[in-house]
Amino acid sequence: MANLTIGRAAKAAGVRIATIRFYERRGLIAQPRKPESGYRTYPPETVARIRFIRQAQEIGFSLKEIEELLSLQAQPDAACGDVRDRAQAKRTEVERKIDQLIRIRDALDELIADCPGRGALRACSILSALSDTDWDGGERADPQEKVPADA
Amino acid sequence: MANLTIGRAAKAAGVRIATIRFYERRGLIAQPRKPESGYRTYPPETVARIRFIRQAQEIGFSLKEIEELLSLQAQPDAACGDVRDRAQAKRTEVERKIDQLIRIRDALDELIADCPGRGALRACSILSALSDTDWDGGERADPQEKVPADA
DNA sequence: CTTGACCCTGCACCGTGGTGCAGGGTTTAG
DNA sequence: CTAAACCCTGCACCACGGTGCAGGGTCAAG
Repeated sequence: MANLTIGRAAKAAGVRIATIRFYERRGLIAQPRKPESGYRTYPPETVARIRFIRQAQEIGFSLKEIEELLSLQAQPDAACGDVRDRAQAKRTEVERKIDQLIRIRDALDELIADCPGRGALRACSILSALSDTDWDGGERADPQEKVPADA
Repeated sequence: MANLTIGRAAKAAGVRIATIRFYERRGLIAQPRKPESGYRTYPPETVARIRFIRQAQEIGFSLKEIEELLSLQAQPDAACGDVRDRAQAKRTEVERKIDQLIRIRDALDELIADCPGRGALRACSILSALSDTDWDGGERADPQEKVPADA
């Protein structure tokens, strides 16, 4: 009933028309063409989906990851254990990001607290908050090993 | 004393050699060439700086933003008020990211809790957790208006 | 001195997430 | 009917964050 043209859908979702078509190409949203005129028409759920994509992006998920998140939701309740595992992995990842961001925030708080009265701001705590932490508990690995075995 | 060649610095920081040169070009790290041989040599602080950059990136800061974070720390304590403002703005931004990530985490928790016993997983909470939320308190604006006034 | 590991510069290329434009067809208001 | 406003496809291009490669110089061990 209230199906939207791409222009209206774009306005409603806060994106550009080209972005919707791009998401369609990427498989993030379905292609519901009415081939009478060739015009795309979208149900309101598609707008919600696009908003979801945008919000997830703002938080730091890539389109690939968002595809995964969306597919969790669309799962045919068969591969439930599999789905749960993916959700759990994502959760762990998210938790880690939160922890690191909290560290940053606290470092910024310290910085802000130390700054205005004295006007000094010599020893910033930001660098140390990040670079002094033994994030993964050990040595750095090579970022990507080209020929790891048997070279 | 313990100055490193680019290769050792890269290994120590967990990045590629090309990445260090790239950061140098971007102005994220200084260029300390010993022009005798033309070889770069790095003090350990540079390794720390590179690790900082990587960590900040993982959290979702762009290189541009990281430049800002690093410049906060490097400020010559003159423009203190200005620095504090920038730190505060960044703090707000960070806090928002944290809030949104917490929402995601909680949505994922719900999802995970609802999933395994029954094997059902029909109504995923992720989509609603993001797309139903009135994030900015009102209507969507156009993403970028081309000729907003007087058209 | 030679060989191999390592370094140099510069330029081209990659994936990601779009954006813009040309060259058309459609739809709708006057 | 006509013009504006909207839609279509396809292709080129953009910024970002690197990566790879060619063509060369340097350094350390034997």
